[in-house]
Amino acid sequence: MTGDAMDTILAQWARERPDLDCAPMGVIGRISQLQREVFLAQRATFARHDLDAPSFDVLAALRRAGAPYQLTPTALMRTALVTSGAITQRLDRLEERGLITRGRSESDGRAVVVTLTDAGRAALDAALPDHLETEHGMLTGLTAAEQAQLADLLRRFLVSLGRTPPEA
Amino acid sequence: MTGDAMDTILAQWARERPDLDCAPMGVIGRISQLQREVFLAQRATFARHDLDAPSFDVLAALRRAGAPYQLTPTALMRTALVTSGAITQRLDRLEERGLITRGRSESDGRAVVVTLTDAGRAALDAALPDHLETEHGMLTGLTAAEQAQLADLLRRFLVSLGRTPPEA
DNA sequence: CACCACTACCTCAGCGGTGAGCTACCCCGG
DNA sequence: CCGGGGTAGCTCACCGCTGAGGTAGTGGTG
Repeated sequence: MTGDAMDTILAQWARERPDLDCAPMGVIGRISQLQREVFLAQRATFARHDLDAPSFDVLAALRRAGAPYQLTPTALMRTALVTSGAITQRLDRLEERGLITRGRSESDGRAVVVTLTDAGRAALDAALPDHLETEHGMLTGLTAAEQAQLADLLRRFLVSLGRTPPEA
Repeated sequence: MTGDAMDTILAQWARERPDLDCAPMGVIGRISQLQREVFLAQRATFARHDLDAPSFDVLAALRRAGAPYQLTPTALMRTALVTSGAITQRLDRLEERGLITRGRSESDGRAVVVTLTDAGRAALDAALPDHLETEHGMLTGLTAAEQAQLADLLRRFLVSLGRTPPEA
């Protein structure tokens, strides 16, 4: 019977507050813990490519968008789920390193067009396989069926929270 | 066919980099997204009780430990998974508000003993049911069977990462 | 019993994010 | 064609955490 840290916590609550049903923690607490493991593993991977998670996040969004690899800060803000101030900061760092460029939009005087440079695309394409290998490696403890089942349950969970994607 | 944000991202990668197997993102990306939803929901709950997540985390650890509700900063550091500096800061805030007290250990001159005050215990016991209700509410979109299955898969995942609890 | 590797806790500079607020610009209605 | 609500992006003060480093105390060893 190998338990995890959450089993310990649940046992403590069962002893101290037997009147409360702490079962939800079994799901939610574990998600928080796993996210931390994911974060640490990814950070180590990104560091090998002179990147950090926020930078990778932006570069990947631009790369995913396809040629000509352009998005506005607002679009980046929506996919990254951070505030506009955070995106400004990220773009400052990436522009400084020559991985992206900022230009004003021709059709909308307020908008900025962020473009992935060749160097930026090269940096992302170099890091991406390693990143995927890291994620793949983390999942090797689960069977393919378990992985699929887990992905499915997590999607159901997200959808049930009303987090539908922002229209194609 | 309701998809989530991750389905959109996976479709983009499939178009731009059909040579790569991005399936692992289906699990890991969703965990990150869910953690963010959890964080936001919990923050709103804690705010209703004049608390924030780091404070609740410490108070809950002390409460869980059982009477006399005492732990060292090192023990708190291990359960909270943050650095010692972060714990020092958290304890400063909680001590300021009279929710915990700090005293020196009698048996070990280096150690500090953190004790939950009556006010601290009252604050936690007031927030805890609301906190559980929030978590319960987030999960209502999944059936009881799905919740159990999800908790089980997440535990397997954590255990497979070698994150066994730090010995009773 | 003096030494020393180890542990507990605190300090502090730096980092990335938030949230409020600003300016510039868009565009609809009167 | 002008006014005004809405949007895009940036600025800035603040916040919590990290990671490196410092001090004090512990306990085994020769």
